[in-house]
Formats: sequence, C-alpha cells, structure tokens
Amino acid sequence: MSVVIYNTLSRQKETFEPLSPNQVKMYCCGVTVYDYCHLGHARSYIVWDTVRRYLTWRGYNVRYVQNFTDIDDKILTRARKEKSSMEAVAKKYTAAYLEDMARLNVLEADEYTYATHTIDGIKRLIHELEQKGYAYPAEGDVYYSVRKFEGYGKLSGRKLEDMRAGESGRTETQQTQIKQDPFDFALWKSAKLDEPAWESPWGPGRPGWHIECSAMVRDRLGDTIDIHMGGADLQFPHHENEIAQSEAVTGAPLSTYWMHNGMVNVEGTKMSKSLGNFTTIRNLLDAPDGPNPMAIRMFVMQSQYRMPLDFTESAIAAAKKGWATLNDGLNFGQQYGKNLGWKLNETDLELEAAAVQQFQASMDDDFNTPGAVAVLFGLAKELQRQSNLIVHQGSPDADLWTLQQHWRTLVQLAGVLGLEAQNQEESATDSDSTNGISDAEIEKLVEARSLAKQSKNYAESDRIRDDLKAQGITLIDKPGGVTVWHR
RNA sequence: GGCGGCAUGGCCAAGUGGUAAGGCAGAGGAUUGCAAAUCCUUUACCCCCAGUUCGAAUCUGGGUGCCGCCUCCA
Repeated sequence: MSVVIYNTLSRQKETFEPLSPNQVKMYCCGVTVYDYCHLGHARSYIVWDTVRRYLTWRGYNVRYVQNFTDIDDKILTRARKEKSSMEAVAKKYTAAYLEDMARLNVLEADEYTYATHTIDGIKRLIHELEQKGYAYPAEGDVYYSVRKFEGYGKLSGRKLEDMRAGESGRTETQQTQIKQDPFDFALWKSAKLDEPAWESPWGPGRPGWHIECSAMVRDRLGDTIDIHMGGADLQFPHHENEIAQSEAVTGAPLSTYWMHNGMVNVEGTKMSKSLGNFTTIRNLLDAPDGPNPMAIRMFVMQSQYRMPLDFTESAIAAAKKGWATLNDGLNFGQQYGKNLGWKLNETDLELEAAAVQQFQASMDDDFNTPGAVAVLFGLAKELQRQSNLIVHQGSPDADLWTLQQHWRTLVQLAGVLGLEAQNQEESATDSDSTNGISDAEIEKLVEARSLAKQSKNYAESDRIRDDLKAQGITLIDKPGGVTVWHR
C-alpha cells in the first residue's frame, strides 16, 4: 500500500512516487507579510503541516521549504499607512505568522526563504529567461511573454484564448499599456520614487511576485521537486506562472505533484482580506470564550482538504466539543496510568493494529483526515467509557494491557495529525497553586453537603456543589450515598 | 463567456458499484433528590430526470442550485 495524492496537474489521484526513494522535497507557498493571518491561512498551513507529518510518519525523509513574500505593493501600502518601512512591516508580520502557527502546533519549516534574500537568484533567473527569449524589458520593467511558453495553462487547465483578460477587474492599466500581451506578467518592476529598490541590469527595481518562488525552489531544492502546494486560489495565475518561469529555464518539470487546499468560506463566500470577511487566528483564539488551538485543528481535520470549509460559530462549537472528547482520551494515561500500574515510558508496546491500519488506509487515500479522525474518536470514546467506569466503580472492565494499548495508539495517531493534549499535570499543578482551596477543605465541604442531603436540605447541598463547580471541582454522586470529586 | 469543483440525516462530514463511517445537536431509557458525567437505544427515499447494471449515493447523459478561478489572494 502506498500513499495516493490528488495531483492538480493530472486532475486525478496518483500513487505517490518521490524522485529519490524515501526522499520528499516539498515547497509550500507562504504568506505575504502585510497583516495578521486569518483562518484561511490557518487551514492551509495546518493541512500542509499534516501532509508533512504524515509522510514523515510513513517513513519518508521530508524536506519542507516555505517562503515569506516580503516584497510587495501591499506591504508598501501598509508601511506608508503605519509610517513605517517595508522591512519593518514584513518583520512584524513574519513574527506574527510564526507565533500563530506555533500556537496551532504547525511545525516550523526546515527552511524559510525570503524574497529579499533571493534577489540574486531572481535576477539570474530573469536573465536566463531573457536570453532564452521568454522575457522582454519594457520601460524599466521586465515581462514574461506568456505565449512563448508552450505549456502555459496546463496546471489550471485553461487556454489563453478562453480567458477574458481583466475579468476580475484588477488589471493595472499602466502595465496593460506597456505589456505586449495582456496575459504577460511582470518579472521585474522598475522602482518608483521612495520605494525600496535593488540594482539590476534593467535598472533599479524589485522582483514581481511569481518569480521569487521559482528562484527559491531552484536555489533550495533543485530543478524538480516532489510536491508543490498552496491554496487553490494560487493555482492561477501564481503556480501557472511559476511553471512557465521555471520550466522555460530548466526544461524539467518544476514539481511532480501539485496540491491545492480548498478555501475557507464565510456564509458561502471565500474568506479573504480584500472582502474584509476574515477572522484572524489570534482574534479567534484570544476571544473570551475562544477555542483551544487544537479545536481549530479539529475543525480543519474534519473536512477533506480540497473541499471548501465553512467557518461558522456552530462549526467551531462542535469542534470544541469534539476536541474535549479527544483531549480526555489523550490525557487518560496521565490521569489513570499511574494508578493502573502503567509504566508510561514503555515505548515498545505494540499499537492496536486495526486502528493503525484503518487510520493509514484513510490517510493514504489523499490524506482523508475525516476518516482518520473517526478512528481517533473510536479510541477516545472507549477510553472515555473506561474512565467513567474507573470513576464510578473504581476499576475499568478492560484488561490493563488493552487499555494501555488503546491509549498509546490514540496518542500516537493523534500526534500524526498534530493533535496533542495540553500537559494535564502542568495545568493541574497550576490550579493547585493558584486555586486556594485545599483537598482537606474540599473534603469538608463534601461532607457538609452529604449531611445536607441526608436531611433533604437540597438547596444547601446544591449551593455547595455549585460553589465547588465554580472552582473547577466536579462532584460525582455514586450509588450508596458516596460522593467522589475531582478537579 | 471560458475553465474547474461541489450537492449525503437538524448542522458538519466520510464513503466512488453490493444496499449509508464519524463529530455536533436532538429524542427515549438506565442512573440521580435534582444534576453532571457515563452507558444503552434511536433519527437518511444519498438535489431532480433518464440510462447502463443482477445490483448505483457511487458509472453515463441531461437538468437545477451553489462555490472557486480568469493577473490581490492561503
């Protein structure tokens, strides 16, 4: 069995075969750093993080490179607005990106690249394109002559004659007049007054958007990589243009597989900065009753990465609840393992084969995370049941070995999806120290409540229970008038 | 106008030829003084029409609706 990937290039699922056995070179189109990231970005990078984690778990040696676009009109506009510099704005939002992603448990790339650090490679590439007749200078700009590249449109499946230039209403009129063809795009833009600029054979200026990715991939990973990924909205023109640039120069395919994630929608339409219908990651997480970052991962994992994903209050609420169940399961070992006599560091325990097999079958099929998450829930619900038995009856009804295996399997597989529990012991200690109430005091209150119950003074007994609840202590009445509690 | 995608229970969402995973919510029951938690049970003519097939949510054709892209985009 091998991994199957939906390749945008062929519009079908293909068996994954890396160029060199067990080596995977991945390049992910990163963000333009002019603002905080929103949920659309969160989805995208959580998805690619998961692909990377899964391939790694499957035994591939993955090299993951991602860029930051730190030269761009939007950054400049932002810098003017904030009376700052392009560099400062880019720095600020690059840092913010890294913070947000760390919270979402997105692993750092093996290498991050920056447009500003790739100027030489960019200039080299443009020069080669010029020599090979694919690029032409015009009034200090340099443009790519799209009609010279035979395969233009092969990724997005479109023909130049079918497209309406300027359909989206965003064409820059100035450029339109300079370009030989409306579909030609800028490789190099001449600098206007008080704009950051780099020296070049075509005069001072800065690179166009698409060229940086071509240059970075070539510099860091080589002429052909295994997987190139990004948002579905990058398919055209960005990735199409990358292909045109890279392949015209190298004569080799830029990437064997192209993967695109579906958009995050708000009330049926795409979340985007220009529409203003976005929620930033930090706003969502930092809201008073905001979700745990892992709940966001759950939210993303519960739909297939190529499908649109609707962001709604109720979807987040459902993900929060779902995460709570999973989190309980993940904490089972910390909570009960010691009492059950587990050795927690025992790692040579075999995982539960059926669950692993089902998980892998789902994930192998173009990263079917909803199927994989269902496996996680199967394990978590069983642990939840056992946990309830322990609390109410004092012991589980499964043998300890099986329980430990369940738990280890859950932790391991959830980890492959980047779903990790908070360290419960830590938070428990936290609440011990910050929460003034001691065990003895709780016992006293529980005792008082039992007496109140016996005399049928339920108002009093409920008051005590509510008070304790407010302090994070849950009471459980068991048959026979016994009450147990836990924080 | 062109290209692509999607339509599955109250909401979300897997399933791509053998008669519907999972999550959230709901209902009934067990338990409880009432709760909480948990357990058990339970809710689907798979957008419409036609076709292929012994058999289709799944394939084919035709509708209808929604979404994305056509040089800001994750």
